[in-house]
Parts: sequence; C-alpha cells; structure tokens
Amino acid sequence: MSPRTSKQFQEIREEKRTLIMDTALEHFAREGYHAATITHLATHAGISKGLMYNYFESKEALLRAIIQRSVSEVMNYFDTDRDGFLSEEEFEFFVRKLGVLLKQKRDFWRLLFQILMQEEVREHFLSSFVGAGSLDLSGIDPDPKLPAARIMKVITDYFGRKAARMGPGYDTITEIKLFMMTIKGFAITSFYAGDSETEENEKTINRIIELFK
Amino acid sequence: MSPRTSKQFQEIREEKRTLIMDTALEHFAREGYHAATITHLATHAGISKGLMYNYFESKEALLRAIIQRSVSEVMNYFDTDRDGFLSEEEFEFFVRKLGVLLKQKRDFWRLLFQILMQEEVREHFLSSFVGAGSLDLSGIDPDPKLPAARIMKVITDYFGRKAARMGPGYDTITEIKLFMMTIKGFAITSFYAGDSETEENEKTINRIIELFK
Amino acid sequence: MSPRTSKQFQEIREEKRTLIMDTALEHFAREGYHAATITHLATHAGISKGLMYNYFESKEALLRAIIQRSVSEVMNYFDTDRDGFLSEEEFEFFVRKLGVLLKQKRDFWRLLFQILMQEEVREHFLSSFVGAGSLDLSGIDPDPKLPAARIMKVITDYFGRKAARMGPGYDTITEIKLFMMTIKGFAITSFYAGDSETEENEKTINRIIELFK
Amino acid sequence: MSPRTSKQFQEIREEKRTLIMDTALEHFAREGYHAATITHLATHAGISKGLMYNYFESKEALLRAIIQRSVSEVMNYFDTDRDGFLSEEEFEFFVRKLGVLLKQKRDFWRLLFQILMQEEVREHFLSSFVGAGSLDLSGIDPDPKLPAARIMKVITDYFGRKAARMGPGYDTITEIKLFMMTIKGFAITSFYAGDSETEENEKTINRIIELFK
DNA sequence: GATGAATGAGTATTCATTCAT
DNA sequence: CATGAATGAATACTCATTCAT
Repeated sequence: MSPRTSKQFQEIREEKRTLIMDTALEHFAREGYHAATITHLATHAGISKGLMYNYFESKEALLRAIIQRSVSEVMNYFDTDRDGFLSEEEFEFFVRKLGVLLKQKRDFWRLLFQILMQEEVREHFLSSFVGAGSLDLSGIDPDPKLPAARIMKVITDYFGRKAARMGPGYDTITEIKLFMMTIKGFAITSFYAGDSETEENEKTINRIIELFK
Repeated sequence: MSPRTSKQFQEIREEKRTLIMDTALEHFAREGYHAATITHLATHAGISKGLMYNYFESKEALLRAIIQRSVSEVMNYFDTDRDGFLSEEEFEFFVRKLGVLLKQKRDFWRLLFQILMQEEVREHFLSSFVGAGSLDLSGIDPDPKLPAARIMKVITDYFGRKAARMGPGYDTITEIKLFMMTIKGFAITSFYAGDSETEENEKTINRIIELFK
Repeated sequence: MSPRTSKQFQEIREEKRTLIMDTALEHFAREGYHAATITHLATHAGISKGLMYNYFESKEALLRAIIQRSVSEVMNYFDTDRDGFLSEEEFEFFVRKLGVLLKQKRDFWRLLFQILMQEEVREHFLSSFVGAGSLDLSGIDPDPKLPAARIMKVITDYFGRKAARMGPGYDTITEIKLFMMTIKGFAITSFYAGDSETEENEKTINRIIELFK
Repeated sequence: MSPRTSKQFQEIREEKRTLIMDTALEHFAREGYHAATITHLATHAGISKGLMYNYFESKEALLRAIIQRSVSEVMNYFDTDRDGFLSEEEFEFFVRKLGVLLKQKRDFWRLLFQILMQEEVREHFLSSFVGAGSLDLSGIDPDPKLPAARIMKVITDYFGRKAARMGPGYDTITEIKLFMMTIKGFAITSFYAGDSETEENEKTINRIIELFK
C-alpha cells in the first residue's frame, strides 16, 4: 500500500541492470553484437523490449556498459595489493590467475576479441578505457594512466629484471612479445574448448610458467 | 561485332567473381559480416547490386565461397610436394611459411576468427570443409579426409618423433598444445599490428622455431 | 496527525491540477502536442508520471481540459457585464483588451492555432465547446448558444450599426472580414514577437481602432 | 530487355521524388508532422515504406526538402523581372499575387505556420533559408542575402516612398506592421476557408489594396 | 549481362499507459 | 496519494533480395 522507498527502487534497478548486462554479454559473445537483437536479449532476460531502454540508452550504450564493467572487473582482479613490482612467485601467480580469469570471463573475452577484430569499432569503443591496443592485445600502451598500461608496465619490468638475470643472450623484447602471444593463444584456445579440459590446461600453464618465469 | 567466344565469357565471369570475392573479403574482415552491406560491397567492387546476385546466390553464399576459396588456397599452400613426413628443416620452413601466410591472408584470418568466435555460425559454416574445430583452432580434427586434419596429423607426427628424440621428460600433448597456442597468438597479434613490424616478427619466429623445432 | 479535512484535500488537488495544466500548456505550445511527452511534463511539473493519471485520464484528456479552461477564461474575460450591445467606446475597449489577452494567454493561442491547423483534430476537439469554426477563426458561428458565437454576434451587430452610420458605400461583410483578419494577423504576429515590443503594439492597436471603430 | 538508360532512371527518380514530396506536404499540413507517419505517407503515395528511404534520408530530411522547395517556388514567384522597385501598380499586382499564392500553396503555408509556432524547431529548420523570422512572419530580416529579406526590403522601400507622398501624419513603421499583420491574417483565414469563397476574397483583397496602396 | 528502383520483413527505439508497492 | 518500473503497440529506419527494363 505504501509506496516503495527510493532504496527499494535503487535495488531493483541495480539488479535488473546487472541481469540485462549479463544476458547481453552472453548473447553478444555467442551470437555476435549484430546478430543478438534487442528482442532476443529482452526475451532471454525475461523482460520487455521497452524496459531495456529504461536501463540503457541504446544497444550501443549497453555494449559500452558491458565492456566498461568487464574491464573494471579484470583490472581490479589484478590491481589488489600490487605495487608495480612482480617477484618470480608473483609472476607465476599472475599467470595462473590469468588462466582462471579467461575461464570466468570467457564471454567477455570472446566479445572483446570479436570487436577488436573490426578496425573502426576498435577505435570507437575502446581507446578510452582499454587503450588503443593494449593489455594482452597489442603490446605497448601509450597512455600510462590507463589500467591496461600499468599491467603492461609491470610485466615489462619483470622481463627487464629477468634479462639482467639471464645475461646478454636474452632478447627481452622478443621474450615479451612471445609471452604476450602465448597468452593470447591460450586465451583464444580457451574460447573454443569445452569446460572439461581443466587438467589439460593446468599442464599447459605449468609449461608457460616454466618457459617465461 | 563478332560475339565473344564462350571461353572469353568464362574468363570475364571468373575475373568479376574474383573481384567481388576480394572486395567482400576485405570488407567482411574489416567491418564484420553484418555491417558490410551488399550495396556497400557492390559499390566498392564497381558493379551494381543486382549483378551481385548474378554471381552469388546470396550474401551467405558469397561468404561461404570466400571461405571455401581461402581454405583451399591455404591448404594448397602447404600441401604441395608434401608426403606426410616433416623433417626438422621442413618444420622450420613450415613455421616461416605460416608467418608469410598470416601476412598475405590477413583479411581471411581475421574474418575466420570472427566467425569461429560465434558458436552457431561455426557449426553451420565450417564443419563441412574445415572440420568442426580444426587447423590451428582447436587441436584435433576428427575427420582425417579433411585437409586441415592432414596438416594437423603431420604436425602431430612431427612432435611424436621429437618426443622420441627428447626422452621421457617430454610431454608431447602439452608441447603440441603450446605450439598451436603460440601460432594462434602469433596470428592474432599480426591482425592488430601495422605492416611495418616485419623485422620484429622475424625474431619472434626464430624464437618459436628454437622452442618447438 | 489530525486528518486533513476534505476541503483541504480539494484545494490541494485543485492546485496540483492547475500546476499540471499550466506546465502542459506551456510545453504543448512551445514543443507541440506530440513532442511534449508525459514524462517530460511530469518532470517539469515536479510530480511522477503515475500521478498524472490520477489527475487526467489521458494525455488527450489533459489537452482537452487545457483548452476548455482557456476557452472559458477567454469567454469570461469578455462576457462580464456585457449585454450584447457594443458602444463605440466599448468597441475600443474590446480591441485593447484583445491585445492584453493575446499577451497574457500567448501559450494558449499558440496551441490553439497549431491544433486548428490540423483538420481532423479541429473537428474532434473543438466543435463541442468553441463551435466548428468560430471566434476570430472562421467568421460565423452556427450555434448561437456557444459563447464564441455570442461574441461574434456582438461584433457583427456593431459593424451592422456602423454600416447604418457610414452609408451605402460601406461593405459590412468585407469590413467584418478584414477586421477579423487583422485581429488574427495581430495575434499571429504577437506569437513570434519577443516580450519587449509593447509600445510598438500600442501604436498598431491605435491604428486598428482608428480603422474599424 | 535492354537495361534502362541512366536518363530513364533520372526521370523515374525525379517523378517519384516529386510524388513523395507532394504527398508528404499534403499530409504534413493536414495532420501535422508527427501524426503523419512514414507508413501513412508511403501508402498514400502508393509506394513501399522502404522506397521512401531510397529518396530521402529521413523523415526530417523529407520535411526539409519540402520546405526548401516551397520556399524556392515562392521566392521565384516574386523575383521574376523585379528590380527592387515597386510602383503603385506593381504593389497592387503584388498583393493580388499573394492572394493567389496563398490559395495555390495552401498546404505549404499551413505547414510553415505550424512549424514556426514551435520555438526550437523554428531555429533548427528555417534560419538558414528563410531567415530566423521573416517574410510575412515577423517583420525584419537581418540577413539581406536571404530572399525573404529582399522582398521585405522592397516592401519597406515602397512604404517609405508612400510616407513621402502622405506627409507627416503617416507613421511608416506602424503602416508596415499593420500591412504585414493583415497579410498574415488573410493567410491564416484562407487556411480554414473552403475553396468556394473566391469572390468574397476578391473584395477583401480590393479593400486591402485600397487601404495600403 | 547489367542496372538500380522497388519491396517487405526485420530491427532499434519511443512513449502513453498500467500497476505493484 | 505517490512512485517509477514495466509493458507493448506503434514508429522510424535498414537491408537482403527481386525484377522490369
């Protein structure tokens, strides 16, 4: 009888917003951004078409929100208690976390790879918060304020220190590149694999650590 | 005034067909299959919308034709004079060719990766001529008659022989997996890179050969 | 804690009703009926969308209420102490009042002119209380019970008496028509003018009186 | 059998474009811009929805094209053989032409008045080619390069010369204003009138000429 | 072969209206 | 009384495909 409190409204909005974004991420990743229609998303989220627009200004805005959220989550995942220095144990830990993250956020990574494949869209969407080409995607990020750039920096530093340890035969640049490639390859592979191959992945990750630690 | 011979007609048709496919591949890869409209493709190919349908039954048929052609080309690229046995020199040669191929067929690979990312489309399009999950994409091809499967077989055999060479500590499956991942990572990376980084790639390829030969 | 008396409730309701109508009139006039959304109106009136429907059955009902109210106000404006006879002084007074009214009710007139411009809407909305074509809008009102018709009658009578005064060269019908046109032109002009041109208007009104008194 | 020549295509396009614009003008004027849906327009023009967009980028673009065309036509109507000087005979001729024009372009004027009634739309659409407030709409046009401004200039000059003829009692500004108002009132009135009242109009126009010539 | 006008099913988006709280 | 989340019918717009010429 009594009207809902503004806190109740807040909660409803937050929950539904999350629901929509989760559903949309799943379908964008599986079917592609264009092929996943608003009607389709609404149906699968169990709401009406119109309500989508109560939460997101447009389909594009929805996509942007999803990417932004996922990028935040990924960044937070690594940024806890990290001070820019990566010990050998931490490097190993980092690579293992990466494996977990690729599994957990599979849909997001799939979506991201799809989107980044398209040149114009790449600029349009991602330059602002991921960096034009960044993280495990293209090597070196020009803007150090972006979180992806910070992670890249930490990795670069790690390999720099390893170079000192390894002596003159060690080509730092090439090692970083190969490491990034391996990570990307690992990512891509995990997109296609079923959920069953966990032990297999374990071995591969061990080998990656062995090679680059 | 003399009518063109049927052979001349055939040639003209073939040329135009190729032109359309080239244009379409470029735009599918850069803008995505859905975003690249028939009108857009026709304009860029310098022909009319209607004529497109004289050469291809539908947009989807055009896509299929493009993939089919590219897959053939890629397969032929490796299948010449190959008898199923890969020596160490040939392995090195193979990896280097792979690098060249990724550069030459960049648009195709981009398109393929985009498409394979989408589950339903994957089944729909590729099972017939590439194999459900295959080549450098998911490891093991179930149908040995398919060309991708043959290449995979050759590689598997190579690593099998290497295992014999390396002794009991060598985990063949893991090595193959890591090798495939590295190749995929190399591929992905090359999609985003500019055309200038040739020397850089050279070093990376050398390192890959060093690791897996 | 004592419950408000029903009289207080009535007052509050009446005030809010008025507020909504004022806001709506302003926005209907400035943006057009279709372009002014319920959400927009509710926001500007400082109430919720839902509450709008507590006061008005529908958007159309709101429009109707606004027009009805404004028409009443306009009619009352002229109908006080008037007995159907217009002396020359009263005619002058009438024209000057018209000028004031156009300024005061600018939003209403704007809205009315917009609506009347559209044929179907005209019938639909106005026949009932203004008369199919009436007041200063199309000349002669068929139903003498409607207030607009009464005003028109008073004016017609005035010009009739003037005709007697002026002699045979005076074309009454034409003069009435021209007078109504001039009034309409004055009205239209005032819709576009800024609020500053009061003195200018004064002169024009003087001239109108001079011509038609 | 043989394909249509580009000239044939040109003709088809021109005709259909005109048909669409004519239909749209009629419906925009009668029902209002918002109420006249694309589907409605297409049906009445006897074509498909989709074809509308082959000819006009958007509903708004269609509106713009209509206004632009009508403004051009109106301007041309007066600009033939005119040198900026208006003799008394020409003034009379001008007013009579105005009457004809209002009848011929009734839909356009209706549409224009509706649109100009809405503040934001006014700026948005018309400033560029009619002038912020111009022609017979708000008096004086600031940009003399605009055609509406030129006509206004000619009229102003005419009344200036008349002032010299009439002596000190003649208030030029007021006369111009009243003349413009009368014209507008005449216009508005003609929007509501049926097509039958031609002789009536004749008399009114005669009286207008008598008053302002 | 070749053209582009024409179609219509499909898609994103809007907005008056309802209703649980 | 009051709120704003929720609905769905309607609307502008797109685009693969067809077809008369």
